[in-house]
Amino acid sequence: MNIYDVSARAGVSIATVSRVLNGSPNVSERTRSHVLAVMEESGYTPNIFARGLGLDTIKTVGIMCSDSSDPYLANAIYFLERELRGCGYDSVLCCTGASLTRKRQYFDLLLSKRVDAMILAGSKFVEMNPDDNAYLTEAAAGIPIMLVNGFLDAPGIYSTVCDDHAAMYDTACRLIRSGKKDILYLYSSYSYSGVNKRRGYEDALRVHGLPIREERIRRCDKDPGKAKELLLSLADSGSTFDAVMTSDDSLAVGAVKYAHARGLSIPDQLAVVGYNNSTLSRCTDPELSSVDTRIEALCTDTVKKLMKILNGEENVAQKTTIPAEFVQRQTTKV
Amino acid sequence: MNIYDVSARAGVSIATVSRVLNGSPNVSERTRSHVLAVMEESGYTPNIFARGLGLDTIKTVGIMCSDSSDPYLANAIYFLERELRGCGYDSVLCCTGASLTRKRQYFDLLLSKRVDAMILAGSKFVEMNPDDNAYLTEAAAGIPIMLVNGFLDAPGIYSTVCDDHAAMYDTACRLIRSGKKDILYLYSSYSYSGVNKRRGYEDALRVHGLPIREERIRRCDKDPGKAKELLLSLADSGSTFDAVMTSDDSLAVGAVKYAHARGLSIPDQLAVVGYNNSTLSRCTDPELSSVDTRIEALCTDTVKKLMKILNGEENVAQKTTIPAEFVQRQTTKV
DNA sequence: ATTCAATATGTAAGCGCTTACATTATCTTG
DNA sequence: CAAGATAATGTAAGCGCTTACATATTGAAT
Repeated sequence: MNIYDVSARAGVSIATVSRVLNGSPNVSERTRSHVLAVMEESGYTPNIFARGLGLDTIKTVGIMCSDSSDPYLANAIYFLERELRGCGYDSVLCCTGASLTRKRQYFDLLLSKRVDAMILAGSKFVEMNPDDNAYLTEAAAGIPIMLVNGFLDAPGIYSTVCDDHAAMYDTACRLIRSGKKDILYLYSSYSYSGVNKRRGYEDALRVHGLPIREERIRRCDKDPGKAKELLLSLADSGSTFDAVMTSDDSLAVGAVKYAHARGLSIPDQLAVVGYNNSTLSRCTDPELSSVDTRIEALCTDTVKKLMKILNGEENVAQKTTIPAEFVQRQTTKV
Repeated sequence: MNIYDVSARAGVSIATVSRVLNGSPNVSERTRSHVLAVMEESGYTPNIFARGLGLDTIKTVGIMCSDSSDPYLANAIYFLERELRGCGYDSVLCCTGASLTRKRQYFDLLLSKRVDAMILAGSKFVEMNPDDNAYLTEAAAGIPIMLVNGFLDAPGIYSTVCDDHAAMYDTACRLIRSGKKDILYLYSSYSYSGVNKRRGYEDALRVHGLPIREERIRRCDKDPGKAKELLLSLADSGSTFDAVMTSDDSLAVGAVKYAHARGLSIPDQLAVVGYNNSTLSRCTDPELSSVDTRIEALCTDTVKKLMKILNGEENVAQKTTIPAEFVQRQTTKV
């Protein structure tokens, strides 16, 4: 069943059929409804390939993320997909894992599918070494590249980020105001947002005249068990701390477990703050205070900007910053 | 840059270029490497649409899931995507939410993209009312429909499911063997797998001569807070129970919170078992015993079967059942 | 050398659609 | 009601690729 069949059955030319397909105004109401009826009863669906061949756009954007089973990114995928679909766009998903070469490979793969744009979700796509981002800046010459929670200053690359610096700064200030002095910071990886988070933490300490101690800034895999172990060994080796800030809820979960293991009262003896405000934050006892990084807002903003770009609008903001929100639950004092 | 440019630069016909593109054996090694070199240096990438037009296959399968932010489905997406890509297939994702009409709508949308197959992840796609599945059985006439953790007996529809009945039966038996007599069952929704889970639970009680009491089988939203509230109110209204089985880890998390709230010791006074063995199961204190529903195995099996089908192999199993695995942690006695 | 098979390459006809341009039908207006 | 403007429809030329079939080249066997 193709456009010829429909045109034959409807007794019009294929051009007319194509016109009703594309909502052209130059079709009389009579013909339009007739053709539509024929399409309906014959169960016709246009062939996307033939269409793409002619149109040179496929109403599809590629989404890349490092790992869709990370709850944060899983949410991002969900929201992006929802928003795109709302605008009549499909999404093709690629999960790259950590490897840089795989990132590139998948990126090229999506490009070769002639997607209309590319959305990279998560800060893992912007490398510390500028050379490693060349493939992005090159691609941006052809189609818009949208970064969700990552930033790269290059033409054709647009970013929507959460204000991690302010969020961490604010969080640390809250802890200090509530009387905490020895704040540990656990992070899982270094990236665009990672750098900002750390700076926020350090700036807050500095402003309050507290010392910044290297041994209080520790890397740890995103795993509650690992975080707990790390804290136990830190405590055993004589470190003292009365609060733990984290770059991810899963680390904060580990901190709560550590407190339980050592019989520390939360938040009095140990305050804990998560990050991303994921489902995990409501699974511990007491429930985690966390920083909501507004992933939904990031995603809607990203798609909104993308649509403007695809519609040829000028002056689309190259970078949008969205404020985070501290969510007070039970692991911090007010 | 298209196939004509390449053929001109390489001094061969477009047919030859196309042949090396498709790895046809009928090309001399000399020409092949020469053409490849030309492609490389001119940065040529074949146009997927033109290709699809000719080939009538796009090496793409549609994946539908109800909600990618559910950790279970997020994992499924990840594994499916990974396996498909390994076989040279792309995936187009659609998250439908709960609504049946949206399911249908998105389904048709993907169909119209001429995907080579459709994978439906999660048991929410098979409706209790057979009429509501007509759109699936119809579509199955055209392309293979793969169900991950759902079952529908119709030609062209293939299923890979976890043995939920056995899993629940086994879990209940373990609890009974460890001395539990009053086992509550919390489930979040009814579906193909939901029915089997419940039967497993009931059969185990029956075999051990324990009464099946309606008030011990309760529905609850997938939310720790809700589950905790429900249990509190049940306890307050005089229900007694010494173990809680669940259809999802998030409900089990709520049960642990309930135990904490009432000062019950786990697992002695209250045993708790999760389901799906998600990250949540390692976030509580004590950590959740849970049923691993082998989502990775389900996904790899699904894709493996799909490839067979797409390669025209006969006798592909219409239904594959994969055993679950009980994971003993801290909320149950051995 | 001659013939035939096997191998390599080229030619050209689609695949189903969009759209510029040509043509025809319909409406205005003096 | 003729003639020009406008709206509706049709014609046909691509879009970039695959592939059946035709043709040319090579090699082996005689």
